[in-house]
Amino acid sequence: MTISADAGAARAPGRPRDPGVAEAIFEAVFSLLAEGASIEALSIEAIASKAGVGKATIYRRWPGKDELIMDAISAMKSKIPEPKGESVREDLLAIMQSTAVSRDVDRDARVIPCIALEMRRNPKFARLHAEVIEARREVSRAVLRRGIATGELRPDIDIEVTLLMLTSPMLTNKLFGPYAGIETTELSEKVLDTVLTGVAGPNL
Amino acid sequence: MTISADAGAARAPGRPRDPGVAEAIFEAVFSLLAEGASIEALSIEAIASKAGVGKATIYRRWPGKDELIMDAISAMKSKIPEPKGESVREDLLAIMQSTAVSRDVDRDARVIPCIALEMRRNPKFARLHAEVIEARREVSRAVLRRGIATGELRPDIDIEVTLLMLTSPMLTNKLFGPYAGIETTELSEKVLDTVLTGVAGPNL
DNA sequence: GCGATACGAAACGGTGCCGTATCGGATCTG
DNA sequence: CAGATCCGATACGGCACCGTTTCGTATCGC
Repeated sequence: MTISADAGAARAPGRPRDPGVAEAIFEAVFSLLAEGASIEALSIEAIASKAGVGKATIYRRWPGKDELIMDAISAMKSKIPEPKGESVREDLLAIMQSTAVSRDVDRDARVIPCIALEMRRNPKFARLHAEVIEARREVSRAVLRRGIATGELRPDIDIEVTLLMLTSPMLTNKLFGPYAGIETTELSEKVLDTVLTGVAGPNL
Repeated sequence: MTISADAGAARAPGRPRDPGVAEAIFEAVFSLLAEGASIEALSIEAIASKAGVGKATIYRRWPGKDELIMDAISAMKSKIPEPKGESVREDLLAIMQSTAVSRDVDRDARVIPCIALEMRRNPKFARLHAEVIEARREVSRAVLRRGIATGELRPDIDIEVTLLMLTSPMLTNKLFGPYAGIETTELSEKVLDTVLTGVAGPNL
């Protein structure tokens, strides 16, 4: 989506674009979203101001707010870890804890619900959701299926429900909480073990 | 927060307020939020228009947008079901499925994330969160503690984590999904049973 | 009927953001 | 050097919403 010079082509005349500017703009977007603004309520002027950049500089790179934000979100796609394949528990934990993206896990977690909300309002973001989020989910799905095959998981489990249970507590904790001050890293391990072994006692 | 005539006092002179108007306004708020708007982006004009009401009618009842929306959300507080106390599973399921509030469970579920987002941006809503949401959570906590006492649950479980696991999948499913078309009623039962018994197979 | 209040609709000036244009200065190529 | 482009800053007309006010009508107690 970004308008950039072709890598191999002849150097464009004139002053080249400062690559730090785009980064500062993305940073401003994430920062504003993490502060609680919704995508709908974001303004180009606020982004420009936060980034210490002129509005024209933004409009030179993107046609409008939606394109800018979609670009920013695409840029925060995290590398999905390749499951090692030794242990289902180990692989799932690695995926759950790799929600880490750039530097600030916490901030990214705040941004995700903004995407979800905007998705419902603006169809353009549905595609983005599929690419960024659903791709991660598919990796987890594969691990769950492998677990069933190896007998590490029961064969009658509902993969979609299990997937939801493995991901949503951390999301909700970031969105509403943190409830009771539970950290994401600690929480994800506890959630995983609970999903695996359950909480039932002898009298149930 | 609503300015209403004292119930027992002498009748105020002039034309009485149409009680249907406030309801239509609340309905408009929920409707707009469910359509994907954020609280931040809601406008009085849009609410008035959707409710088929003049702006003056809204400003006659509430001083501003925040007060109106907080009133609307307070009005959607659901009666928390009293646990029967016979079976932990039964009580938890009743609570999980009673997220129902007025008529439209689906719509209410879409509204909750809006509150969460606004909570971070606007401290006024934090109090509301405590009253509406945390009250529900406390009921569930009590059931979990009882389950530990009766041996229906293991004594070493983390109540906060378990609570999060029992509530967040339904929330996330409404927010992002529905993933794989899972219905809330069906999902909540599957989640509960998974939390209780786990997904581990013989080889784990 | 009369005074009081509520209702929907419309208009008001003020404000913030829109997207565009322009400016002076900086930074590149040739 | 000249020409091109990028940069931050600022200003522009247009628009949507703000919160208030005014209007004509409707509905109450007296």
